[in-house]
Parts: sequence; structure tokens; C-alpha cells
Amino acid sequence: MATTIKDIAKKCGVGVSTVSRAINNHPDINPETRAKVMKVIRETGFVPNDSARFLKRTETNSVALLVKGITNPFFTKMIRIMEEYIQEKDYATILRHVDHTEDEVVVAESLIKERRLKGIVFLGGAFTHDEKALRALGVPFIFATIGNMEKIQASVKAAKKSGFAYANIAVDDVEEAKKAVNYLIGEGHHRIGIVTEGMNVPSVGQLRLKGYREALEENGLPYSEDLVYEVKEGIDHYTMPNGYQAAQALMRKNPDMTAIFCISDVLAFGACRAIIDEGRKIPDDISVVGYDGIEEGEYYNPRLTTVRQPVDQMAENAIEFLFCMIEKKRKPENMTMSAELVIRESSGAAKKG
Amino acid sequence: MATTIKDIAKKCGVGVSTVSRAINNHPDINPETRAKVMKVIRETGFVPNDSARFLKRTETNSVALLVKGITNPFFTKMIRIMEEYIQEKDYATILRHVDHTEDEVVVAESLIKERRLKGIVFLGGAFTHDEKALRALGVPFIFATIGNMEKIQASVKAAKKSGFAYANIAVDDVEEAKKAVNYLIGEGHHRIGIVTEGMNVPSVGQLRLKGYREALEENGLPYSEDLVYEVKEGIDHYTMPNGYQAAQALMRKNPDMTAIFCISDVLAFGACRAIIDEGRKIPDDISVVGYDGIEEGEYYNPRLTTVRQPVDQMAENAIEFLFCMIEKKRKPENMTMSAELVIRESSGAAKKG
DNA sequence: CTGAAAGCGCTAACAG
DNA sequence: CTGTTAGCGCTTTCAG
Repeated sequence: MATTIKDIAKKCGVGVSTVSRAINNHPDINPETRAKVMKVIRETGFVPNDSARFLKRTETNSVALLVKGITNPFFTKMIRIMEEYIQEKDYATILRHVDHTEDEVVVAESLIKERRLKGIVFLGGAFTHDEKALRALGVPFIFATIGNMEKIQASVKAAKKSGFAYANIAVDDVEEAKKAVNYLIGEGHHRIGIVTEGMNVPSVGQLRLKGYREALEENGLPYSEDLVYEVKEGIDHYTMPNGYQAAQALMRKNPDMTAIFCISDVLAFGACRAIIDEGRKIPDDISVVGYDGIEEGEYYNPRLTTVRQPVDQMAENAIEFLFCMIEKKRKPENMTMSAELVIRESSGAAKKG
Repeated sequence: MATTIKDIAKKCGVGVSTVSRAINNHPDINPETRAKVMKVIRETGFVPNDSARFLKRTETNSVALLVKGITNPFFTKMIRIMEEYIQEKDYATILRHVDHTEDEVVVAESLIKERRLKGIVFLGGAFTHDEKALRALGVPFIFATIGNMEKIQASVKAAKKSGFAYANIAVDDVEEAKKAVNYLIGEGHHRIGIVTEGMNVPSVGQLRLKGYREALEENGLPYSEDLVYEVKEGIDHYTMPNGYQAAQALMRKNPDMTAIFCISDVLAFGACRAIIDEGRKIPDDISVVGYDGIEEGEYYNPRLTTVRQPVDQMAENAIEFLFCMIEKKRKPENMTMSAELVIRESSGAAKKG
């Protein structure tokens, strides 16, 4: 039988409540008694049963990170930062990968009830839920880097008024994508391909595509479907093989294309490889621009030009804000971070001709 | 107040045990009653409180994945596969990243008691624990890709006799590293650098370094400390910046070096970048060989020569075996998988000189 | 400051 | 087949 708080109490010659108080840093306890109890606990290697604690407490001091799209290294970094912060706050982290077939809000709902969560961070995925479902969650939560900004922002605004705790953090995907494409146009590129995802559903892919279109439009360049490649549906969109196939297809269809904008760095790596395999030079023949700004881009050959999202800051702000909401210190808010176009080796002036 | 099983019982006009039976697929229940109960549950959106269930059950049907070294994409893949398998078994996955400063066995111990785990997978890290601590865990567990094979294997053997459930899965790091270095020697390389980690503590780095030394020895090549670079201690050893610095240092110290063996692909990417930045050609001036065989290697430029570990199979075997042990179907075992040397663009014949 | 006692929500005998 | 009931291990009043 596993040791329980009772065993400890007996061994110390005190009541169970005293042991409980010792464990929980309760003020109403004699420092000496507490020291004695803690000593026995340490010697015994006793660990209180969380289920029992949670059951009683209603309060769990745990937050969940629901991640859609595990393979993207972009999220890995964010997770690390958030986990650290949560631990510092002495909360437990529940890390769950959400399958592409699963609905993250449904998962969240179960988790909240099952584990009495204090808050949730949604990483990745799209925003397609109506407010009712969200409101039903009943705990503060925050969206990080999720598509469908307009709807989300309106929703957060509404939440602010109704005191419903819920925030959003992201870069302005449309604007940032536009910036990247504008840069390419400025370098003289007229035939610019795009590798995107989720064109027809709310997603960051859709937003970044929108930015792409707007950039073309503003510069009087035609929008052609031939230059748009949507990666295949599947478990994971953001993969190198997907980027590879995409670039290959784009090159075949558009011999005159001189640049490709990929909505993620990982896709861009795959695209680069395809271009190189085709015997073409980067950036001399084709320029490549990614999105995310993951560390790997700096080490790729060629170094990747990219839209760098401030991951560290986004992660930190997100989790910090979540705790502010948990502690009722702040109201819902839309936080738009600004990204930075980092120009490296994979892009340059368009070939004359 | 959150809805409980009682509320449901009342609403259905049945007893709580009936509701419990309905939820748990218990056979002793009238299908009609069960249907009625389930309907109400669905309508109410009721989710049973896990803490209460766990508290009672002693059995939790959950296993933990303790990962040391989150950033390595090698593990990401394994985690995905294992999570999937666990879900199919209708178990819950508890995913925990273990900090480099934390002791994974201590974490495991707490988790087992807190959450009544059925089993554990240790991913990464070294094997430095004595059997007593391990034995005290009390649940089946499995080590995957952990250093210190000899000790671990002896330990597993002992476990087999005592009926203590505990297995190990890995490739033979010494042999595989030797294979890689032998290949380089066969290509005419005599001055081969190595980028390793944890030279003086039990770790895969140590094992792979051993393989490197043995290969040199068997070929009558001298071992020189100048050619060995141990990455700096830190949160994460397996990073591109670390590989970058390592290669840079090795090149400066050994102008005549014609090849570098890195104990992970991620380090190799960093090394490649450093070589390129130095204005040297891969593989013409310097050949690079990695270890792990992650997908990214196929898309890097140049494509990376590497020792490919059978990730999918290792992950599957590991988790499958864990369940066999949980179900008492199998005894402890050492599973040594074989890796494959994948020769790609980053390596070739040594320059004559 | 400390102990006794009452549950938290659920499961699992046990008796119908 | 179904309802009643006794805890699982812990926290938390409530009296001392």
C-alpha cells in the first residue's frame, strides 16, 4: 500500500490536518512541528496523491497548453518558455497535443472539468468556434498565433465588456505577409509564388495569403491562381516534404517565377531544397522568403529570409497575461505584436529579363 | 457549481451507481437505461471529474512520457508515435519535459504517486541511477535511447530474473558511431573531428565518442584531443549554435582536418553552416556526418550523411513493449535496434593532399 | 496552534 | 439489473 497522509501523521504523532498544513505551507502551524513533519515526509519519500487534493480543492493550480501542430519548431520554443513560467508560478502544466481531427475547444472543455484547470493557452489552430462554446469554458484562456484575427478581435472586444476572460496574441498576419511580399516586389520580382495552407478556412494561411494578394494589388500586379499552391491536407501541413512538393509544382507551372513566399520557415526549407534539386540557384534564379523566424533559418544554406515573429516575447506575454486574468488583474485584450522582416541570403534582386 | 454524477442521477431518476455503470461501459446495466443516461449526459455536457475517479480506482490507465531534451526533433517524432499508440489503448498520456537540472527518476517517482501511473517511458537522458531507486518506482518502465548501455543492459538482465518490469531500447551507439567513422576512414579521411557531449558522464555522447575512438584505433589512426570538441554545458546540448561553435573551433585548431562526425544531426547542421561560412566546401574540403537520421537532413543543403536510427520502429516497439509489461505479458528485455548509415551529399572522399 | 470530523465526486461491493 | 452505502486521500471547517 502506498503511504498516505495518515501514515505520516501517525509516524509524527500528530493529526492529519497538521500534516496537511505542513505540506501546504499553511501559516497556522508551529514552525517546529512543520519541520518535524517535513523531515519525516522527506525520509519516507511521501508524495501526496494529487487526485485527492484536486478533488477537495476545486482549485487546481494548473493550466493547460493545447497545441495544434506539434511538429512546428516554432511552437516548441513557445512551449518551453511557457512551461518555465508556469512552473515558476508553482502551477502544474498540462501539455496536450491536439490532433488535426480533434476540436481543441472540446478537448479544453473536458480537460477543464476533469482537471479543474485555472486557465488555458491555445497554440495554433484556427478560430472557428462561436462565443457560446468559448464562454462555456468558464476559465480564462488565451489564443496564441491563431488565424481569423478579425473575428477573434471582435470577440475579445465583446468579452472585455462582459467580463469574460479571454485574450488573443498574434502578429498581424496580413500586414506582415504583405510586408514580405512588398519587399520582394521592391526587389523587382513580378512573378511571385506562394505556398500556403487552409486557403478557404480561417487560418493563418488564409491571412497570409490575403496579405500576399493585397501586396500584389497595391503594386498593380495581377493575382494568378497558378502561382498559389495550397499544401495537401494531412496530419501536418507545416512540413518540409510539403514545401518541397509545393515548390516543385510551382516551378513546373511557372517557368518565369522568380520568387516564392512560404507561410512558414519549415515549408521554405523544403522549397529551397526543391529549387536546388531543380538545378536552379537561390536567390539568383529564385528568391525564397519564409515566415516564423525560427532559429534553424539562420543555419540553413542559404540562410533564410523570413518574417520573424517575436516568439519569446509572444510566449511570455501570453502566459503572463493568462495569469493576470486568472488573478483577475487584467481585462481581455487584443495583443498585436509586430514581426520583423529579416533579410538574409535566400532572397535578392530579381533577374533582369 | 459543476454538475456531478448525482445531478445526472436525479435528472434520470436513477441511482448514482447506474450512472457510473453507464459511463464506464459496465456490463451490468440495461441497454435502455444506459441509453437514457447517456442522452442526458450528452445534453448536459457532463464530464466526470477525473480526480474523483482516480482517487477511487487506484488504477489510472495513464502512462507518462518523460522527455529530456525537448528541442531535439528526433524526440518529437517519437513522442507523436507513442501518444497515438497510448490513445488507441484508451490510456491517458502525461507528457513531461524534464529539465537538465532535474532528475528524471525523481520526477517519475512523484508522478507515479501523484497520478497513479501505469507505466513510464524515459526518453533521452543518461542512465545513472542505481537499481534501488528504479525498483522503488513500482511500475513498468522503459528506457529509450539512453546512454550507458552496458550498465543498463546488465540491469535489465537482473530485472528479468527478479520479475521487475523494466526494459531498454536503443541502437548500439558504440557500434553505429564506429560504422560512421569507419566509413569516413574508408573514404580516405585521416584527420576526423568529432563534436560530442557529456564525454565524462554516462551519455550517448560518451558512447558515440567511444565508437569514434575504436574506429581510429582499429585503423591505426592516432586519437588526438585536438580533434574532440565537447559542446558547452547548458540547457540544451543538441542545438545548431552549439554545432556551429564546435566546427568553428575544430577548424581553427586543425587546418588539416577533412571530416567532422557530429553525434546528432542538429549539431551537424550547425557545423555545416560554420564550414560554409569559413568559405570551405562540403564535402570537397570537409565531410560532415551526423547521427539520428531526422527528416530535416534530407532537406538540408547539402543533404546530410547520417546514422539513421529507426525512430518509428523504436517508438512503436518501446510503447508496445511497455504495454506488454503492464499487462504482464512479457518479461524485461534489452532491445537493440540496428541503425543505418545513410550516405548523402555532405560526405565524400578525402582530398588528396 | 492542533485534532476531530465532514465531505469533495466517484466507484465498487453489497444487498435487493 | 438497480439502488444504497462505504470509503479512496486529502483539505478544511470547527472546536478546543
